[in-house]
Amino acid sequence: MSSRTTARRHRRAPSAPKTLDVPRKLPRQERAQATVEAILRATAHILRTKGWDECNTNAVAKRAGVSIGSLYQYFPSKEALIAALAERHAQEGLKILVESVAAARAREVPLSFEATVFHYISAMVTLHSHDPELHRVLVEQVPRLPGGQEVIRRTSSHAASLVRAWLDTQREHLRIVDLDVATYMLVTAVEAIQHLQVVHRPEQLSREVLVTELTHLVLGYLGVTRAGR
Amino acid sequence: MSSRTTARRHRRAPSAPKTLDVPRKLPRQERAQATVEAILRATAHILRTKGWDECNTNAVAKRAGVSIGSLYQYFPSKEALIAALAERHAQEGLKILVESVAAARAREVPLSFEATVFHYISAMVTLHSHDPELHRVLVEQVPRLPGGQEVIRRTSSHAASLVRAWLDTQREHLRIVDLDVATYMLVTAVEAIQHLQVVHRPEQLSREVLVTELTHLVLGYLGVTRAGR
Amino acid sequence: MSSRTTARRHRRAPSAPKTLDVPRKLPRQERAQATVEAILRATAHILRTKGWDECNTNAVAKRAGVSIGSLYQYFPSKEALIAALAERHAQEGLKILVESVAAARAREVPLSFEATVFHYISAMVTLHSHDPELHRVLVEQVPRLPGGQEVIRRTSSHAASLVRAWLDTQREHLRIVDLDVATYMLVTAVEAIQHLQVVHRPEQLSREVLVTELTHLVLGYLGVTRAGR
Amino acid sequence: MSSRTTARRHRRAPSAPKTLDVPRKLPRQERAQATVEAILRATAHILRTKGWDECNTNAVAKRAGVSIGSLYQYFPSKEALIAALAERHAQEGLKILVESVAAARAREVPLSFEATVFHYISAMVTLHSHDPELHRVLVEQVPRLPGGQEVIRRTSSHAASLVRAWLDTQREHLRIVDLDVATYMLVTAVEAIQHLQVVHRPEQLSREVLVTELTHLVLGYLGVTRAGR
DNA sequence: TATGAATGAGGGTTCATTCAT
DNA sequence: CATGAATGAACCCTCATTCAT
Repeated sequence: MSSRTTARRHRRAPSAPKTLDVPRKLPRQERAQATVEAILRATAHILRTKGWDECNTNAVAKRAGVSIGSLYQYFPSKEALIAALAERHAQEGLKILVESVAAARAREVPLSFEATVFHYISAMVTLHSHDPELHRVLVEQVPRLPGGQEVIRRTSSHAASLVRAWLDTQREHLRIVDLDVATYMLVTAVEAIQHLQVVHRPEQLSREVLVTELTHLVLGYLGVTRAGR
Repeated sequence: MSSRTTARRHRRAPSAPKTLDVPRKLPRQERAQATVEAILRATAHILRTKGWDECNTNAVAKRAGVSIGSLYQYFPSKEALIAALAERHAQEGLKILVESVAAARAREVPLSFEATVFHYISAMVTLHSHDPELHRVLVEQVPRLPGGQEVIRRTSSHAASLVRAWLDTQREHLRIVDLDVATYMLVTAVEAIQHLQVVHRPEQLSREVLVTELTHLVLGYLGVTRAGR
Repeated sequence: MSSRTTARRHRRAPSAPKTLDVPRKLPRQERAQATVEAILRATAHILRTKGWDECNTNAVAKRAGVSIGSLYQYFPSKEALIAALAERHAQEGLKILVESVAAARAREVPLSFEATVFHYISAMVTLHSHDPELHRVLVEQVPRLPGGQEVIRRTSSHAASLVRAWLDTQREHLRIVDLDVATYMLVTAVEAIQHLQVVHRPEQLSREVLVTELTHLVLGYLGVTRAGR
Repeated sequence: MSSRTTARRHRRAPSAPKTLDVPRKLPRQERAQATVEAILRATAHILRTKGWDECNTNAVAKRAGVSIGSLYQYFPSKEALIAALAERHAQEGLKILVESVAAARAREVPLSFEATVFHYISAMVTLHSHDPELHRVLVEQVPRLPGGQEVIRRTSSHAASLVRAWLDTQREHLRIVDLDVATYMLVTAVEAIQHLQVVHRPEQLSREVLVTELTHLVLGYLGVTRAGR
């Protein structure tokens, strides 16, 4: 009574293999840009405040102040809409990281190894304290979207490459480890702790304590000797 | 298999208190027990193989080989059904942990601190390698269920109390830390890394490496001196 | 996609034309009598307190403390169950009326015409103030049952015949009217006012005022001269 | 006529405030107006011919020639749909009454008291002979709808106020009575007799006889002296 | 006979998506 | 291009009724 295929079906007759990236139509005019912007904002708002289940395209269009027809003019499906939002969210996050790295490099007096870790961890925590509800919803639900895994993978590997590159320059301070594994462990641990942080919402852990402890975690894992504490 | 007189049905009723706890009716006969079992198994199967979105009550009933009516005889709502499965899954997990702790304590020659950590981490990894797909779906979606947070909180605090109690006996080996915070960090880190492990499915990380690295992570965080490595 | 016949279908293959009167099986033993009694009581209770829509056979059986199977042993269908209750309710009502008539006739000093009307109206009001909720539900819903009209018709004509017979003996006090029409008007008016009384539940109309006004209504309609009022 | 991508639907949502008042969306285009009209007409038709139990939203949509989705675009629930129909039916009825009152007042030679009563009763009977089946169903079932009592109360009090106002101007012709009580008795009696008229469908009572007898009933109750008959 | 587990047609409602205007 | 009315497959859940034990 139902097709048991892998759960995704096409919308149009025999055409496009449905990727989630590009909007159906590149908005060239300002008006269109504003519309797209309004739709994405509305989507974010609803995901944030009402959650995944309440986030339907009609509600998004209404909140965005555009017609449902216009929404579909710019996003070929609900999934594409959310994927676009996820993409943008990921880019914003990456930007914070990249800027943090740039800031560290730009210092006249270079930071110590420990201070650098602290610096990066701070950036990560800042990153996640920005719109945590939206972040939570996206992290939980995007993997299920067709192509969602891809968005995540792309983002993580970008972040990982930054970390990996930096670790490479710091080999001398580390106990000998496989840098790829170490990178994976660090990126995952920091990311995941923050994720659960948002899910569980434990009030008892202040930002300061969190940053400190994550720094310990990372330094301890990398085998840096911590003198006098 | 039937054709019955029907007259009026289905009024909306004042929409019962909707809690997720008790099954609507306790199965007293063997047959009923088997039905409940079949339903839970079917739910797990579908969540595992088709995912959350495809897991609807009709599909569950069909796969369980029972009528939709039977499903609702034992579970007052779809949410209650999934919550029951989550509860059971959580209990199974806790059991593995508790047994692991008991095994460690029962040894004639006590394990070293490091070996104990290794022992526990192994148990955790074992735990998560059992039905990882189901675990992933539940971890991601149960929080959204009404009362889902509660199930999670109960389970986590049980697990945390085990860890916390053990840490308490090992104070001498640790750098001085707030044990509550340390417990949170450890439980979260280990849990979360495994979670992402399942989400990302990175094939490159073998079970052995994972256990080793997690042990490093934990020992490093706790500040244990690792001699000769 | 659906059969547009007159809304009733049979339960069994090509058998019984479904009348609502007799229980499937005449209860000869005490135990059976008690069961039937419990079921009817439970039905009445649920209709009274939860209303028509909440009154389903499973709930009735549970409240009656018998299995659903037993319910169907004594009542071939939900409709038959309710019809039986309606029948019993009607009989109880008729009994009150009949007793009221007997009481009036048994008096040594006969009541005046006016007093007799007052006497009967009082009986009617008493009748309706007994279990008004159940009465309301039955009056509203029974007509829709197959055969429900019949129950009502039978009861009404019985009541009407009592009124009609009495009017016949009182011809001299009445303006000349068609006694059949008059009977219909009176029975209907008194019945209906009480019905709406229960539906609207206007608190402002006390039993005394109601009896008085209904008496006026009847006397006025029958054309009895009311001296000095 | 379509086959669309579907993914996840239908979560239970916190089950909105459920009031019966406003249509979910005001139809702004002509087409929408026509749709609403068709839906209401279809509802009336089905209630009239098939009765309350057969009146389900799918049947209504089908008969209206619109999709079930369209129905829910304009009526948030089945109950709201029926309430809307009831409201409209009530308004139509009130309109007839108001016009009848206006017609009586507009006469150059005012009607006598008796003639006025006759005039009004005629209007009432006319009112009820218009779509009596629909009227019956609504009167019986609307009270059970959430908010249904309110619709009824509003309508009745409007009608009552018309009667009450008129009685007030005719005090001299009446035996002294509490006008509020009298109003209630009259409105109820007339309404209720007609109601039972529809329920019982006694063929023997022609419209003329009914009007005459109701007039007697009212005049008798109000204590008007009827000379020469 | 009594029990209660099982059945499944039926019905209310949602929401992604289309398309005529 | 924008609009928003319309669509309908899909889904959750109820309850009258049956039948194996």
